[in-house]
Amino acid sequence: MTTIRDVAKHAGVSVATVSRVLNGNGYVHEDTRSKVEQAIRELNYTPNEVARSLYKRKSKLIGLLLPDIMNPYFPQLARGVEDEMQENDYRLIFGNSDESKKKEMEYIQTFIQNNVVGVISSTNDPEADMYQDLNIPVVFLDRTSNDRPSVYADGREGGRIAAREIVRRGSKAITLMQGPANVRPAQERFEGAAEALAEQGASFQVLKTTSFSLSRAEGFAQEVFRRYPDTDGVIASNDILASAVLKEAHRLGKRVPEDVQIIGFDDILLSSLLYPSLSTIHQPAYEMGREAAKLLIGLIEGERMERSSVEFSVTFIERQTTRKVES
Amino acid sequence: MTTIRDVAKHAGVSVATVSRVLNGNGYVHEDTRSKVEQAIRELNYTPNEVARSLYKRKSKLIGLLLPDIMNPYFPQLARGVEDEMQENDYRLIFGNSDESKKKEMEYIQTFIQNNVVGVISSTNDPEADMYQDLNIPVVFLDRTSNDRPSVYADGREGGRIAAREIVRRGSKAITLMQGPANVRPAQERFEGAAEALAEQGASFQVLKTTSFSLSRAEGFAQEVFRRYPDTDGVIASNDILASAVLKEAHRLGKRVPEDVQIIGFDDILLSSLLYPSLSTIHQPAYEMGREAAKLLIGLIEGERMERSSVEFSVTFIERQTTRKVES
DNA sequence: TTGTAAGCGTTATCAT
DNA sequence: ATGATAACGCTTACAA
Repeated sequence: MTTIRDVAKHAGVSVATVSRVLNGNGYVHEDTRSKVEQAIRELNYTPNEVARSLYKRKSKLIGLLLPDIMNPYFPQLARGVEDEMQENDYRLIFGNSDESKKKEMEYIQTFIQNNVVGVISSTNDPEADMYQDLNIPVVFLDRTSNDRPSVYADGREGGRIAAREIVRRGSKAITLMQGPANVRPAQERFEGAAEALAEQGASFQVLKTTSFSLSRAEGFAQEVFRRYPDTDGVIASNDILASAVLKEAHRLGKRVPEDVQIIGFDDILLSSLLYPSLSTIHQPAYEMGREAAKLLIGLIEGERMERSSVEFSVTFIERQTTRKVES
Repeated sequence: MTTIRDVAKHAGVSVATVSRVLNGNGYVHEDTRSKVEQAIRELNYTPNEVARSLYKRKSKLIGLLLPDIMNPYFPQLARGVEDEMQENDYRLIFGNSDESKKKEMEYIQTFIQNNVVGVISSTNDPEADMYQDLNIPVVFLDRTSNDRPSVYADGREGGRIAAREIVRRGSKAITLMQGPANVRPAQERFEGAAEALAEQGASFQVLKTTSFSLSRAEGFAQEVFRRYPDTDGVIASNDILASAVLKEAHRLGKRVPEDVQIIGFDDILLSSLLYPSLSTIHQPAYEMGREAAKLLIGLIEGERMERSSVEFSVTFIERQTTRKVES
């Protein structure tokens, strides 16, 4: 391993000088600079980030905590974060929390131990002590906090839109699937939809679901039609659930969208590939990830941020699981 | 920030003693130990991993390099790696390479700068200098190397199976989609399938594709039926492409599997949610990720590994895009 | 059984 | 404009 001392020796200068050219601060004569730069090139030297991190008490590392990267919605967030960070020379330490507070704490702990300079987290409890006590910037992604920076989509409005669109297209017996109680965005969607449905005087029932996993999804989908056989419209809490419902509708010989309309949430890759393709509420996940990263970087680098949270609006993507209607 | 000195002071011992109880080496009196442990608890101390890493010249960090986490196949690998690492107290620095050598090199570079103790990489060029010159263990995941540890699925055999199954089920004019030329697993699948098709004297044409991205996939799917209108069987190079083909078949009013059979590759979540659900060659991605992590940990911790590479076998998942046949 | 001190590779302060 | 050197928080000889 080649160190700054090797470079100094090779260039015939002190380590201090090498450090100066490396960091571009302090005075250094042009000739000296080029000698040093040449030595760096010849020895193929790159500074040890760990030593830097130790001295400065800050690294170029960011902690990223997501519930489950296997859930198709999160890779887009992750990639958005990663791309923005990469472009700004930050690296990611990544963990899955499974929506579990314990795992979250363990990760936050190790983030700190590794001198990360900021964290991005999709937590259900942004007010938890572990975040309040953190003395580095945190940005909540896909989650809302009242008093801390967050980047999220307007789930409540998404729910309202879904409700309006399905009613407008003629569903009379709507089943509204309510996502896991502890997952905040899922609850907001639900509340928005329930509100709007009620406002419009639509008749609907609620089916509680407790998980977004595929295996469970199929069970919930069956339950929809078993418990509410006359259902002619389903608002699912995400696209996975919606897909499962669509599949179940097929299995039961129901025509979509003629007999049953279905609206999902998220607009993951899958949705456009289904047949019929899934009408859904789109969230700009990749962009949200990027924005969270931007925000965090701003916070880290001490810029005064004009806004500390950003809410993305969602849009209805009309595909084939809803009926056509005059606009 | 509380350091080992604070703990030492609080417990009335030297830092060396604290270090000893922390690491469980050297002699330390039982009474002293409990004093120290109490101090640790009272101060809520956790050791600074950066300082450790600097001194020992090794961290508890692993570099994970994947082509693109938004491609639905990779999250499963990533999660497998993560779970195994997490259980063994290793953390992941994660990056996307987009199959680009330049990005790969940049990441490997920063991995080294951060003292990672091992790397897991899905590269198309395991023999590249950047890997050969690395003096920490590397495991190639989803990719093969002759002389270095790797964890991969038997893509060639997968291609053969796909070919046999589709022929056996009666397709006579098969279009074989060849994945991006620089992506090794894609080429192996292709070669396996082409071989087996030839052996069986089946008639087939090849359509080259250059990307796995969704937007491109739809174009390639259209090309299949435009260029080879009499196609009655498609072997796609992955499930995304297969889904696009399925969708296009729908659009053209072709019945699946009666008019066209389709076989995909990977068995991602999506596949079982499609309608008809997609017959595909399953790779145990999550398990592969775990296995790669296990292997790497063994290498890092200096165990003599009984086998340094593991090949997973693939299986045909018969769903609804292929016809039923007597077994 | 415990403590002192050197050293890991940097950066930054202070001389010169 | 450059060089010595202390310091960052830890581990580990070595001494006591």
